[in-house]
Amino acid sequence: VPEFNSRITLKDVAKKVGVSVNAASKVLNNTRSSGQVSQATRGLILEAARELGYQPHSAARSLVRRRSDVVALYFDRIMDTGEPFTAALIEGAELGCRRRQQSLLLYSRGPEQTVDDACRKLLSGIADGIVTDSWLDIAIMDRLLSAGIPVIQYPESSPRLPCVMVDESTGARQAVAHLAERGHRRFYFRSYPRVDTYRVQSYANAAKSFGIEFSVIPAADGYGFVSDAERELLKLPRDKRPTAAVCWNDEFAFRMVNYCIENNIRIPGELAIVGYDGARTFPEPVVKITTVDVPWTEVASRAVSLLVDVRDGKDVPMETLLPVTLTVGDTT
Amino acid sequence: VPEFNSRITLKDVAKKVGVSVNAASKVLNNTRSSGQVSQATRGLILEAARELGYQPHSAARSLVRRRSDVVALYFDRIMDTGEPFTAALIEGAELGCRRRQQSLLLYSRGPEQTVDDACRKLLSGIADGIVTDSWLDIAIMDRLLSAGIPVIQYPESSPRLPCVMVDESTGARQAVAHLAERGHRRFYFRSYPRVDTYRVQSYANAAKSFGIEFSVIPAADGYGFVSDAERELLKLPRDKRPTAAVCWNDEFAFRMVNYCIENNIRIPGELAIVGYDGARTFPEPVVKITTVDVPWTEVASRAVSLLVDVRDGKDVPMETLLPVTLTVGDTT
DNA sequence: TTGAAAGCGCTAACAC
DNA sequence: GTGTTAGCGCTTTCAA
Repeated sequence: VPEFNSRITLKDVAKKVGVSVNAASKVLNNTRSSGQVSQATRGLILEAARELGYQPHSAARSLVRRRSDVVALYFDRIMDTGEPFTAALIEGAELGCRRRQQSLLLYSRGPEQTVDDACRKLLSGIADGIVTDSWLDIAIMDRLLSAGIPVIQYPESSPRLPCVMVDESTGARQAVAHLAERGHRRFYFRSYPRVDTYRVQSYANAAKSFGIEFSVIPAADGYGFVSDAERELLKLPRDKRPTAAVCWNDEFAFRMVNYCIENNIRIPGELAIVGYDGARTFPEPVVKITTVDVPWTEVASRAVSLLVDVRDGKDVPMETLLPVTLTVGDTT
Repeated sequence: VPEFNSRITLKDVAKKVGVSVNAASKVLNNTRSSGQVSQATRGLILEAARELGYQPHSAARSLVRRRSDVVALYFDRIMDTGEPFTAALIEGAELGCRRRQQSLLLYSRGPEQTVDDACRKLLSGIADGIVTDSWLDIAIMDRLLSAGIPVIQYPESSPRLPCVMVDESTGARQAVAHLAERGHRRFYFRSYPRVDTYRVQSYANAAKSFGIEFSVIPAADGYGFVSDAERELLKLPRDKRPTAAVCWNDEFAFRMVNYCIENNIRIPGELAIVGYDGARTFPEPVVKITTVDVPWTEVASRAVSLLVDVRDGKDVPMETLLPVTLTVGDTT
């Protein structure tokens, strides 16, 4: 019957050796402040601890140390590990915690949880800090900020919090350079419903600097389906029609691939397609897309690392920029 | 500078109202043991807590309550969220925790961590219990068991621990029934390197009861690539050749699909293919496979729920069987 | 109805 | 070198 065997405490270890609790504590923590412990007793304590299978109790330790060595990865929505983006972030956060010897708390706010519930949990001291994305509810952000708990955000910069970003500007430039090299003079961006993103702007700038025509069309439904406006665009006469579709992300790109196949538009002959993210795929896709590869795993692990630094009182930059790379596939 | 504002404690609340700490505690926890608190003071305390934005400190509470309300999802290896299986489990565990008001700790043992490190962390009291899979290191299992910490495993039954399983037997039966209905009289199982799995046995039984020929071939490399033996099998004359390949999982199935396409084997005309898992895909695959759909998300969320029950002293069955369903795609 | 006191297991001042 | 002491913030007897 799973009744916890009564836990072995520091007191047990100390008693076994015949020393005070604090001697044991000092030895087992390698603390050298306030007096040393002799090598002899030191050895005894270490051995006793090992024999007894002593485990420091994390709650007791957190309480007195005033830190838990736990990092929270927080999603201010119901999380979907089916999104490659999310899956990569979780993996990265786990990796980051492992590197920095922290524990990872995964927390996602479901529809049944209020802003208040989230704050309650986030501020209960269960974690030393929080990694979260730029779509964090503003009320939550305010409360975290005023509580003074360390927070690192991604992937969009924020004036109020340190942020891990990816070098979208260079990514866009690389993609556009690649298109220009392939002879494209006109492309459009299949946007997320929002068109005022930094990504759009980056592409606009890149297009400009390469002297290429550029337009933006929001894809339908926020899932990258092809809208009527987009259909029209693709039916324009050859000299007005864009020759490349640059997409908000890989999902949008794959949908475009499907659309082209269904409508007998040759890829990349009639239309080149570029994605974004370098999302992991399953299964192996038939058509490998050209995409801007973003190290999302690294984004999260870096965020964790920065978080630990902040907690430990180190200075961290407000913006950490991670490089992206262009991966050329079959669609350009 | 992210210096924590000094936390608001129960004492602060009590002081503001002018009552004792314990009165505040009783009210805020709705504890009714050992005397009540008058409605008047009750209201005052509640209000003061709200005004001050009081948050109970989780470590302090865990310490005295002797439980943390944290559940650990433990992978005794480096976890790969790119595997749909793993991603689904994480999502399920998160869901389960949300339902049962627990926090989720995600912990994966990297190559740099010893068995001892893992036990240390798992037994530090940071979590009340552990959900983990059947491939847990035996030494770790022993130590968890002897420590008496609640553990729930999946997906294979264990004599020593409660386990959440899927009804592989019925799954196999459904798949084979489906094949038989389509006129297949001979199929083979593309196995994981291990061939002594319950899944293989289930298929063998199902084949037998439907009077169908059945053989097992381990796929290559543990990733479902086609082995030489398998190539030979597929080159047998029509009357000896299996007409269906039933696969260890969807990954194996998709590889088989690719192999068939490359080798001009018509699907399902010349070879039908059946997968296992109902893994989430990205992007949308061109060929939708017929597969045994396993509710992996539900497996994990159920495991969490059982874990909480065990911790709370409730009795749980040693085996919890979750149903699977056959999803028919284009490959049969 | 309320409060004082003990203590969860641990760490870190300080005194011996 | 070593032990004593005082908490960390909270819950829970027990006495008033």
